[in-house]
Amino acid sequence: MSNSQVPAQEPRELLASTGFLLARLGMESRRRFSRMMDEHGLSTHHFGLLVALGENGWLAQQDLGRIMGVDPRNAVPIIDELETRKLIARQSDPQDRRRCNIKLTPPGRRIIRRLRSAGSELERKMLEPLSATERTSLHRLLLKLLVGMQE
Amino acid sequence: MSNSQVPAQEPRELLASTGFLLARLGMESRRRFSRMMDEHGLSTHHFGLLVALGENGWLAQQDLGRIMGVDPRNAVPIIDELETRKLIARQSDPQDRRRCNIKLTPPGRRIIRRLRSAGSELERKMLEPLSATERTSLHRLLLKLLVGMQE
DNA sequence: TATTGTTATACTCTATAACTATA
DNA sequence: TATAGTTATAGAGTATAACAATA
Repeated sequence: MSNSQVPAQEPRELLASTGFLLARLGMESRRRFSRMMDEHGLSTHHFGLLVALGENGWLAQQDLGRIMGVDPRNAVPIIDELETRKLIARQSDPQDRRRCNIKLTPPGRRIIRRLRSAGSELERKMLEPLSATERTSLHRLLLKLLVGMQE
Repeated sequence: MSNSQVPAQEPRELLASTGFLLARLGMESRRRFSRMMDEHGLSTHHFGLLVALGENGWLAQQDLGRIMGVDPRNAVPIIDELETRKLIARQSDPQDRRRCNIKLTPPGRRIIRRLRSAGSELERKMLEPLSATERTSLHRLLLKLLVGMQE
């Protein structure tokens, strides 16, 4: 056992930092989602992007960037990939031709169903250490934090 | 107002995914820590690494990697940077010469104090949307989740 | 003048294979 | 044979500047 002569207790001070825990767990969550999305030839951002479109019908590129926390400049190649694979379609807004509305295509709608079920299975496993009550509580707090931070 | 003709309500389904929220907030937390650490010429990983050393006295490289969620191969250049700047020192374990024990140097100990105060100020701002009770609750849940996931 | 989207580029972070030295 | 650390490298992710079209 490598731990027999190594203290290596968890650093309490570090684990006392909520910011550190968020960053650490966020990395782990992204890592797992990334593996899952690899199987579909897509990236983590594509997951949120498709699901957001599935609910809202259509969105401007800027909205998608904001939701994903990605700079609009970096959102371009991410959306390009989905357009190349015919999962979404760009069409310029007739009322404001600067704006680029993004819509799902039928194949895009189909792939979302698979992504959803894979995503919730992944999430179920990841949150196993928490009870149902704790999971609900965690979710509420995270949501409140995200919404509050964006204001 | 760009929102006058744009629905762009937050996608409830997406925000219903705890995994997505974790990834999204983790990215934001990392981004803010990254900006703060830039001012010291260091990266996000260096923060946790130095703080972990500050508490434990010394650690093997592998322990540090595990704590930070970084592959040992990728931990090498991160630790190199700290050694180049004389903030830590490597010394091989006399009882197991494969092992590389990492210790803080006096300058390393000094910089931790500055990082700690900058870090808690940053965290205070980030968690402002939550009440004190909520912050405590969030922290407890994140810690339980991280510990549970590592088992 | 401000905003939406785009192109190009540099940089950091992460993942992976192959290796040395030690146990 | 397994483990701690290292080297090298490719790829993904991110940040930033400069730009065109439109409002």
